[in-house]
Amino acid sequence: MQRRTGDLKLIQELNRSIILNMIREHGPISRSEIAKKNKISPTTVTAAVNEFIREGLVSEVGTGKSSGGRKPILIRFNPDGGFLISVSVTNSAIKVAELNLQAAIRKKDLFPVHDVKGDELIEFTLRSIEEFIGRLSDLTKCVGISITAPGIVDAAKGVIRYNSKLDLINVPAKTLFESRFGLKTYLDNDVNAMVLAEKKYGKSIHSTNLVYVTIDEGLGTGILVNGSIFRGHHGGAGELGHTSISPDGIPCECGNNGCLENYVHWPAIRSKIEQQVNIGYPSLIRDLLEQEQTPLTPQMFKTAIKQGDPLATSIMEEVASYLSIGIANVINLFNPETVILGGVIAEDNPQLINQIQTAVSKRALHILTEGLEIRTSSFAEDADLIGAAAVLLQDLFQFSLHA
Amino acid sequence: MQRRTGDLKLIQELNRSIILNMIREHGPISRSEIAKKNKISPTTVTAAVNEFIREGLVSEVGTGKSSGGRKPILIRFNPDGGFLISVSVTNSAIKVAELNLQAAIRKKDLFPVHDVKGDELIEFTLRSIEEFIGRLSDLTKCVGISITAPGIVDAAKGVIRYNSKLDLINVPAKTLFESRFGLKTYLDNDVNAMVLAEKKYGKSIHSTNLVYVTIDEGLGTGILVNGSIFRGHHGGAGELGHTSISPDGIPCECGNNGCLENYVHWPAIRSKIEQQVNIGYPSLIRDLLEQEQTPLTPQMFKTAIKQGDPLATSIMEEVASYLSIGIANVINLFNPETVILGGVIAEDNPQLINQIQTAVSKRALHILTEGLEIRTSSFAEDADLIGAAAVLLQDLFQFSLHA
DNA sequence: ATTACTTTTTCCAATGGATTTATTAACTAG
DNA sequence: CTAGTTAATAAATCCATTGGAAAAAGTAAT
Repeated sequence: MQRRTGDLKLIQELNRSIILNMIREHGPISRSEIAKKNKISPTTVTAAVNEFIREGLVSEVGTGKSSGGRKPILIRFNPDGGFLISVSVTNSAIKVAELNLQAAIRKKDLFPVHDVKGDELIEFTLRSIEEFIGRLSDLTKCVGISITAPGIVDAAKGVIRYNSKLDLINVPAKTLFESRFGLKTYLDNDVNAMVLAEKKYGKSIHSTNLVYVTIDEGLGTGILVNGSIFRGHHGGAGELGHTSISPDGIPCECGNNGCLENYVHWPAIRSKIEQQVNIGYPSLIRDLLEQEQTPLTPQMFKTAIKQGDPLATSIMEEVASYLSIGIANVINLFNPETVILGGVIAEDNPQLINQIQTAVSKRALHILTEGLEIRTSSFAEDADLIGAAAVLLQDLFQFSLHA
Repeated sequence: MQRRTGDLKLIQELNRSIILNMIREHGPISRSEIAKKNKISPTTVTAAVNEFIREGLVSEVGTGKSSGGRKPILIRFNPDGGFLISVSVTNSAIKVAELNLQAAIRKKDLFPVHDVKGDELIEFTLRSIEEFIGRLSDLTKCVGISITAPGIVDAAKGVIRYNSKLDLINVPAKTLFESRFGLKTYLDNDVNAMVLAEKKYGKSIHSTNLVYVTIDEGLGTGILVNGSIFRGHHGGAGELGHTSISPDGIPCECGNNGCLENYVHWPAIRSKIEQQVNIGYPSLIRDLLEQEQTPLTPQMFKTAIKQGDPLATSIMEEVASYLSIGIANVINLFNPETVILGGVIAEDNPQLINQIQTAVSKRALHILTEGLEIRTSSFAEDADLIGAAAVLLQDLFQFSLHA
């Protein structure tokens, strides 16, 4: 990341980025209004807008209300003036999709994976994308590929540093994909991408400090600081799952005691349920297990909560109580505007969210909980793909002094 | 904070800031080397440097080594080409000092306060500065005043939001000082200022993610993210003292249980010592108290530790153990390059630092502790004044797209 | 309908930064 | 002492923004 120096090209890029973002975020809007709102001369706006029209990025869409003179010509952003390809690597499938420049999904494909790991998985991903791209008519308007993956990711270098489940260690994904497809490629951690999507295209457009927590097989965290993904020194920031909430709590394989993750992730919940069911505790879940003869799923747990099952409810309350300690700690440290809860355990689980909201407001500093929102994610199953798009589009549209 | 638009003035400011910072951080350096290293044309560098010489910001200082042609003329930053006034509001005194443009203290005065609070304290501070300024010969080269205060501070608006001990609530300090002295005034929280000073003028020049923890009457925290002070949404970020380390721990007046602060601040340490001394536990501290007939001081505690006193050592170990949980949590969340420990309890207390280092390396994720440094602060008692200077100088020298 | 006034958009010359291309200055090596 | 090299400056050129004028397209009142 080299710092740019000032020249005419730089001021043009800066101004065009301001103008385009104005149209994207506040369009339809007239040339003269853009000029007034940003204190840029009308001449400059005209030149920039006409260039955008030539490139197909924006279009004129009729006229606005006159305030006593010539009617303004309204300009709007053209989200289908280009597209990008989002790729999400998960434990169960490779998801590939085409999205427009507003992160709306146009086409989507799922390539299930079964026990494919390491280099094989990467090769499978490349072939999946190849197949997907093969069905597209025209690649000239493709602005790039964006990949998200779980685990520790070096976004700047485009390398997947570490993912034990998928057996990925130091995979130079960015280089690999760029040489294969000749398209600019981005890579980021899945939760990082999702939290950025919440700011850019979700319910938190006006927030700049967000914390995103997912509860699944593990506890994932993404943090937005001043509107940008916060990575820390090694890209390892946001390990909320391994913050300790109890000095002599459950020993974790990381070496610490009382790591939050071990109290709230699905394996912990499952084993608690199974333990109680095994010793004969009467519960709706026991009935479900006997009926269906399938292994216990998070879905069953959530169904039981909704139906007021005492066992499920009490376990949920315990999870909420632990989680609230960790979330209150994050709030006291980061002072975010919003905390977003995602992942199978939290999604479609209003009782859990409720419990957390009340517990957190007791534990976190009251100055910091004023106006604080704790809610579920804006996007359901497509959060990862929209997140990937957000990462690419942020780079595409946001002016930066770094080259 | 309005975003700037691109014009000729902007590119000049950007380039001059790059050139001046090059001289500040890598000087003495020749014009041609600046041009090469930053890919700015020699003509531009010459024009900028000559302007700086005219302003007295830099000087030519002889010639460098020739590599086969004309010898380069070396340019160095002129730290005494201007000065600023730092003010630190503490519980015991108003500290006022004159510092040069490299944050070196030139003159310093202490104005002790006894039971002066609220508006009276502000008035006392203003008069103290007036007295200090009265003794200065020439104010034309003064670039501004920078104030640090403990408590919750809105740096952008220049308002002291809340400080219960000094009875300061919503004091518009910036406006107050600017109208009184006609000098551009800055305001920030004391620990925020100190952590910035560590990066700008201390041992962490090359770090961009720092955490600074002070242990005194309370637990203060300052966080540097990507080289800038991290404030969060309300400016309330970094409340490490109120993160919980134990679900059912000591109840805190903030409403939470197990707040770290209550385990490690001086009042907690003092009451533990007194408790043991009162029940007759033999200790060096008991002897000191009987000899001097004065109340217990942190200094006595540290002396006892150094002399291997078992009571002091065991209490210190307990404090280190609790503190390590909190610090490990911060490391897992922020992934900093360095953690700095300050305040009376940590300064000049190598045993404590040692204990914390080993405990943290066990508790924090090992990927994140690789290369991590835990150390004491670079500046002793003047950390607050140098910090204030760092805040002002950062604004003076660092180019920003925000006006 | 006509006229006076507004607002939006565009054209054009002027501005003022940076860069490019000489030119001068100052030194090294043979 | 001369050829070659590097550093610093000067003059000419480049180019994105700007401000003012002009054109385009309206409104409102006579």
